[in-house]
Amino acid sequence: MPQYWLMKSEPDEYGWDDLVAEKEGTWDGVKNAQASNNMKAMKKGDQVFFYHSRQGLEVVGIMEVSEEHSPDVTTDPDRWVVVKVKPARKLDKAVPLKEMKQNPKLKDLAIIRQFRLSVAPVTESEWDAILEMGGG
DNA sequence: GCCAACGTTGGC
DNA sequence: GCCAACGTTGGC
Repeated sequence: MPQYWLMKSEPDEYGWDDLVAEKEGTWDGVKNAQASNNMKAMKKGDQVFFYHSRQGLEVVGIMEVSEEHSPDVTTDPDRWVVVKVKPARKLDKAVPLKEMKQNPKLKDLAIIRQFRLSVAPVTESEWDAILEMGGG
């Protein structure tokens, strides 16, 4: 049973298209204890929504954890970790934050309750609801 | 060990 | 570009 997650990135910095171009991306630079703990809990094969923050404000695609956590040499390797991810597929239709906020099934979604959390768990029912909004 | 100041994130 | 939310830092 894979677990579900959501990770945010500013498309200016690193967007969905950048991940697709790279084929496998290293999710680095996360300097937040809660986000870091979530990354440590990720297992290979877990499914992750890619959310565009600042510009876009929408879930654009799904990626898969391809390598579990290792020290983040771009920040402080004693403190923070990276995971590696591969793009799985793009959603037929990007799901905007505005619509997620309007969906009662998503009222407890971690990124709505705590908007600054950049790596957050998603429950199976939340995952299904977002997938449905994104065209299956 | 408290808490004010400061820095960063991200929605608007 | 602004600023609210919130995490971190550092003076006491």
